[in-house]
Amino acid sequence: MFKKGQIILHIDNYNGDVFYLESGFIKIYGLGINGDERIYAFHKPPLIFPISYIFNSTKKEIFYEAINIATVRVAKNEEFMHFIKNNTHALLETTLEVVELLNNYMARIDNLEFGKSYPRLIFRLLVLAKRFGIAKGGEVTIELPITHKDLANTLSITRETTSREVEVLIKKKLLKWQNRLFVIPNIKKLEKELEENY
Amino acid sequence: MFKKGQIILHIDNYNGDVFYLESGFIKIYGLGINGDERIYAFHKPPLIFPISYIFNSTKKEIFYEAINIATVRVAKNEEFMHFIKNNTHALLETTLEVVELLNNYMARIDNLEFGKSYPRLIFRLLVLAKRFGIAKGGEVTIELPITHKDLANTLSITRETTSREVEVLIKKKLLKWQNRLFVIPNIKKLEKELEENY
DNA sequence: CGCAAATTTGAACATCGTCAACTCTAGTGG
DNA sequence: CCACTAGAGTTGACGATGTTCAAATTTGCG
Repeated sequence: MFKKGQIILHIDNYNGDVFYLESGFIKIYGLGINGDERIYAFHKPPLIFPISYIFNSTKKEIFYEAINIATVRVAKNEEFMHFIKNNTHALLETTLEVVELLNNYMARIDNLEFGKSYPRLIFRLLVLAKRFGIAKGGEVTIELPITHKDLANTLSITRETTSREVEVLIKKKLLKWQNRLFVIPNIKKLEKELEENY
Repeated sequence: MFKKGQIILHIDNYNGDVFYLESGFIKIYGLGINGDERIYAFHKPPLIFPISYIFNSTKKEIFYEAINIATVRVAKNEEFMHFIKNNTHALLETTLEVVELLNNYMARIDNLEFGKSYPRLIFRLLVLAKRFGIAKGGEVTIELPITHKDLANTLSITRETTSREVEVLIKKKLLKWQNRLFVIPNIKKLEKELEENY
């Protein structure tokens, strides 16, 4: 059980254990030279982590942090490895999860390859809607407790620019910001906005 | 056997086969709305592809193109799946390869999160040096036949800007451009340049 | 209620993209 | 082997875009 903002693991205190996210949201990030957060991804269950450390010993410094209250289950590395090596089905499932991560990261790359901040923001919102969205009466609520700051970090633009561009979307009624969650009134219209401002 | 510039596979002609890259270099990319290339990665052997299609049926349009003469071996999807499902060792090896791809993509994200083009270029060169570099007499040659245009596409900056920034590095004697290959005379100095221009 | 963090806003400035013209190079065909 | 051509790379001027910095405002939570 981890509280909001608590670091679940980072390389300094990592002993090889395998974590399963059971509830809550986490963010995965590294640090830039200036100490700025470089966010790789947000996740909800199910998730096995830290994949790179479990399967090969990358030295890359990565932090796994709880965004809100999160619960995780922990297994010893040897137990996990022994289990999947003797259970093809579980290994295949694990592989599929890794492939899913890969797809996420490809979407992240797509995202960052947008030259301008406005389409970059829209694309990000659409991806988040697909991954964390709950549809209700035509609207889609992105059920991820994300701050503008985190959003800015994932887009690699500044907080200020994010704020300005979000404002534009809200004024165009293509986005709402309710209870600290983003709500997309009409996905189709937002997709159209992306194409027109590519 | 594929010639330079030849498309090895894209979604329209894909039938589920599993490809192994045996020799040569390939680039993996998608297309932006304007038809611009969005490069995900460059690869040399060994490589199994297309991972996302093999393990789950993503509809994402991806192209695999030979950069120079490349040879690939092809297996039927069912054969491959049958093989790895009955050979834990092979499945584990495959998983490790996917994890390696994941690490590559994380580095790509790191890369694109640099706000300015100059450090972004330097970081990219350092990553390429790690993946494709051959050390010889203190120098490291990036043995990947990459054009400025491709480099620009992976960095999501324009050809022109790439050209200008490469010029800066060459004038500072931190980089050489020989026989269409990049050569880094001194990795440490280049790393230092990155830190100073973060 | 009150602090700390998050968000907004404005103005000046730096950076990168765009466009257009030009040069260089690799690969082609005679 | 040479001439030709398309693609790759260079350069300069200018405008679009985003960052930076500073200051005000709002929000979350103890």
